[in-house]
Amino acid sequence: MAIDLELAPKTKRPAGEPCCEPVVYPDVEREQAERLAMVAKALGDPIRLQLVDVLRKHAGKVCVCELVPLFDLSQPTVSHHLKKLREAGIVGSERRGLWAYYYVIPESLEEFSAWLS
Amino acid sequence: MAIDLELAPKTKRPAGEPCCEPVVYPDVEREQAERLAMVAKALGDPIRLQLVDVLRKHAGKVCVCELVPLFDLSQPTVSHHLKKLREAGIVGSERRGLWAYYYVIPESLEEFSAWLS
DNA sequence: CCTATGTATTGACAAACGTGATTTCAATAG
DNA sequence: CTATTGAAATCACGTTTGTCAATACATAGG
Repeated sequence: MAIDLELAPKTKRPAGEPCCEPVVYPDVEREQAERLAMVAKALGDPIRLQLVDVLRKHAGKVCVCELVPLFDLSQPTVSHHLKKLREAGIVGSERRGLWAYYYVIPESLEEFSAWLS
Repeated sequence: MAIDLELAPKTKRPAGEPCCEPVVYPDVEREQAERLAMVAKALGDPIRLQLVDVLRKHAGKVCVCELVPLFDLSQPTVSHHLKKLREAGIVGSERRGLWAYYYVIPESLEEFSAWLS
């Protein structure tokens, strides 16, 4: 709004030492960071992390009715966590009759694992 | 409140097929899951993930004054994210005169990296 | 002392989160 | 058909989160 500009006091550094070495910014990271953070966020709850842990250890598909009693939580709450994991692409689900089976999608963790190493 | 109890209908499974194979619950995981989830939660924000990414790539200590302009965020917000990372044990900080330098603590990511592989 | 500068903390607020109670849906058994 | 069962969706709630504006804190230079 103010049109009159100022002769800014020229950022007078307190001492001769420069603040620090320049840092290059990997702008390509933007999208990748959002994907990685989405996965990390989904794993950022102890219940969900244990769900993924159990599912991974079983390598096969596991019924929700077996997952619920593992936790001191209501069935809707476990279902809610599974939904979060599904939305993050970490697990998939399949219905067989009355039951729903969940499984880990290993590729979903690969990018994150690679970044971390 | 109701004292009169019922002869519960004895969980009549719809078919012969059992719900699923039994799942063993690794209760030892409880504490580990909380540690892992704490790290994952800290990484579960794009800004923080990029902060860690930049710090890791530099392997040295980086001044806050270099980190702030990398993001379209106010300085207090960046400071807040750095604090979160510090509380999760992922980064450490050091003051030199007016400036604060941050660095990644590599060991903090090891357990998570191992679990992920 | 006083002033300027880099960083951290506080206060406020909307948005998202974790949870349980309740309800809805889908599918099977009778 | 009706009744029952497993799972998901909805509603409500208190808590946490991400953000900025304003402030406080520390240090360096005059």
